[in-house]
Amino acid sequence: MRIGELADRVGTTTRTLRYYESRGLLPARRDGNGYRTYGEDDVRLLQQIRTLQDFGFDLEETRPFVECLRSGHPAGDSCPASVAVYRRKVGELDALIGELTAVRAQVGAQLARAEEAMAGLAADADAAGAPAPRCELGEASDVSEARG
Amino acid sequence: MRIGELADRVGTTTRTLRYYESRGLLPARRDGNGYRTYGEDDVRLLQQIRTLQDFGFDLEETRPFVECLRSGHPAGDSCPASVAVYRRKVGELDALIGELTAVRAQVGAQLARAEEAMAGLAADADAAGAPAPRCELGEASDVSEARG
DNA sequence: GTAAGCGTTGACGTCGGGGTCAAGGCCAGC
DNA sequence: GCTGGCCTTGACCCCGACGTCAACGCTTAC
Repeated sequence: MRIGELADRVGTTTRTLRYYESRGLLPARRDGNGYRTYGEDDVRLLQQIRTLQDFGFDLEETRPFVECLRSGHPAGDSCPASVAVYRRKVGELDALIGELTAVRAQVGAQLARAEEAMAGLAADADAAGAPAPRCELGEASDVSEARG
Repeated sequence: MRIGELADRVGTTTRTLRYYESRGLLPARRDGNGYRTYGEDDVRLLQQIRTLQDFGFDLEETRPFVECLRSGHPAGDSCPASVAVYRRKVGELDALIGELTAVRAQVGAQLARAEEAMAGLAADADAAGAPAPRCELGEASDVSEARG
């Protein structure tokens, strides 16, 4: 199989496959022309890579899985190095989710506070006749009228 | 105040301030030399920017807050455009946390499965005398011994 | 024979937020 | 007047995972 066919079969591009090869992740045999030649094994390697990429693994992190498959294992995660990557990834995900959750809470609190303050300002403006500083409110709602 | 002093006061670098200026986010007045000149207002603008950056806002997303402050509001989030950014960000964070949580569950499940399979293979090897394909196990634990 | 459609390598662009020179201007103190 | 420290602009460098040419070779169908 040549590069275009392999790319089609796993739903990626030839550029991507050449990039993987340049990283030493998916070396290809060459036929007489210098054309890259791939086998069915390579389909499985690539599927492994894409699956992990979809999980957010970066390319280097897929390497143990690929090497595990290439060394004859039925699954890419049958090797300790792969399992170690899983573990590290789970830890990173937990940490990241924790941070994002904390940030979410803070931004949510700021949002609530700002909404309340704006409601208060609007009421003040109603009562006193718009003493608050004016920003370009309304997000392009009535810019022409404001300009004219 | 000149650029170095401002950078020191908010804990950033002159390069960063020039970068912000190049993005139109923090324009500076110039004195006779061509040196950038800043006032106390700019300290507050910068603090607003850094706070939002710490929350993971990208530079463009801080722009409404900065313009809000510059238009005279006491807080950067007193304007509808800023509140809209808050809302969008909360939505993005919720979506991202959801995705990451799903990925975490999947990776966690794969990890558990792989660990169980490896335990099973180890038992098989114990029983039958290592018939499984060998990867370079051990993560540098006993490489010298394996090599010697 | 010639055009389409594959393949090859190499090089540069992308995105964000700056880091890190390089070459030179301005100003203060001694 | 000289040194040191600040300032100026401009330009290239970094990360990851490719996209997008450019310029060329091979193969196949007509």
